[in-house]
Amino acid sequence: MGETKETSTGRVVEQLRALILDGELLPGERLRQEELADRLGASRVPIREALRVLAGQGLVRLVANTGAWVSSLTHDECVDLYRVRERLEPLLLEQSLPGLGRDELQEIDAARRAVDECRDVREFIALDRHFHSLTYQAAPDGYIKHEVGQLWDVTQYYRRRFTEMQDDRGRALIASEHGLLVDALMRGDSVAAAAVLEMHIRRTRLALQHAVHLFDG
Amino acid sequence: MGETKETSTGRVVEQLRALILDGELLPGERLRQEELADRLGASRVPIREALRVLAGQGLVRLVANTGAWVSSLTHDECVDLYRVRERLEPLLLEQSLPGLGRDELQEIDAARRAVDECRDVREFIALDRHFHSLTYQAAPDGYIKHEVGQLWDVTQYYRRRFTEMQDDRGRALIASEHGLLVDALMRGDSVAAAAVLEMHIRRTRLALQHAVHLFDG
DNA sequence: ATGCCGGTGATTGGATCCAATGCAAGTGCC
DNA sequence: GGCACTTGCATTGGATCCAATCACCGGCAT
Repeated sequence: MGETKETSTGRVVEQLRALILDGELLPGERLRQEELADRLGASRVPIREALRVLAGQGLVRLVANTGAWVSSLTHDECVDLYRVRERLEPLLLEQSLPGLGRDELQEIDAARRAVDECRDVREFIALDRHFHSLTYQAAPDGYIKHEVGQLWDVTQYYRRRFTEMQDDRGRALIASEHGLLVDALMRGDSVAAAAVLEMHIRRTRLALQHAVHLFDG
Repeated sequence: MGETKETSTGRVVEQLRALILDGELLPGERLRQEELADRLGASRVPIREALRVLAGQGLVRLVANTGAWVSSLTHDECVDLYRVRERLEPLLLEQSLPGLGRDELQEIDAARRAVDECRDVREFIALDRHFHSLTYQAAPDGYIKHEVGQLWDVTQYYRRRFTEMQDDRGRALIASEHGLLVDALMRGDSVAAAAVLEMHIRRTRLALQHAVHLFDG
């Protein structure tokens, strides 16, 4: 039951997504079809389909007959996305928690420690995402998990920028919240876990609301 | 400032979406590219792009090298979508309420009456959606409004099926909830409005959870 | 100088053509 | 008779070609 043979469009989607998430393509950057076709070794047809897919995911902005750009967010849009995360991620966590066993919980705690100890911004972004993903891993694949993934995707660039500005106090707060979250998970206390997670995202949103300077416009 | 000249892909997306929402294309139905190209008067290229877009919106299921089908939902998936609606729509309503003026509120109340009086299933679905859309109209266009629209889209077929099974008691409950919602809106009471709306969706979800027979599987 | 206008090149959008994949029917073998 | 295999066809995927659109630039008039 090996992989269903991947389509070229699918590969292009993954490659472009990776380039955007890694920050090699920055918000506002123009995406020319022919240039991408060269770079990714495909013709323009799968490129165009991929751009449409990524536009649907919010990573790319398409203007008819004109072109494609890497999406950028306004301050308000980004804050809005965090409000959505505040509401969806606790729900996802509740769906995941009952399925987390001893081994998964150990893995989660290890990931938490890795986040704590990390001082590099790019690595922090990856480790933090990995940590939260692990807490969601036992939730069924479906709309919510998919949507949460997209929310992380479209905000990734700004999370990185925001993390760059973070001081020790901010990092300490994150460490505390992650600690409380893991504790709740280990006790199987879904109410507490959801509450801590909502607070965690909410506090980040409020901090973000003061960081207007990260956004152009 | 006339319409930006629409692209062919865009038109196909709209036409296919309409066909699905109107129930002319049913969940599980196969979508053949050439057939659609004939029917909609375009070549296969914009059809393929449109199918990718609709797949991203969850209205179509694509399998590589095999084909496209109108999406169908399992019972669990549908219930999950309602849980998301429970969390997102109150948020959207809160964003809209402050922008609703006298005229809009009158229009909303008129729409509410129209829903109350309607006895035809297809018309009910349209009127109910129109009513709720009006309550959201003053919210800024953005991720949340867009996402909520998609949630209504992908559940449309099942809402219709569910409505068909509804008895007078169910209709009366909806009328009561809509009435309380409009009252809260008119008083500018966003807390009450959000609470009523959440209850409204939640109650529908619970009723839906007992309606397993609407789903194949 | 500034703002409007038209032409030209770069870029996107769509159609056709060809290749690749998968499914189904039919055949042979056990 | 049932099952695996093969062959052919329907359908999807990708590349190239051509048309349509837009942005940029220079010229002209005010």
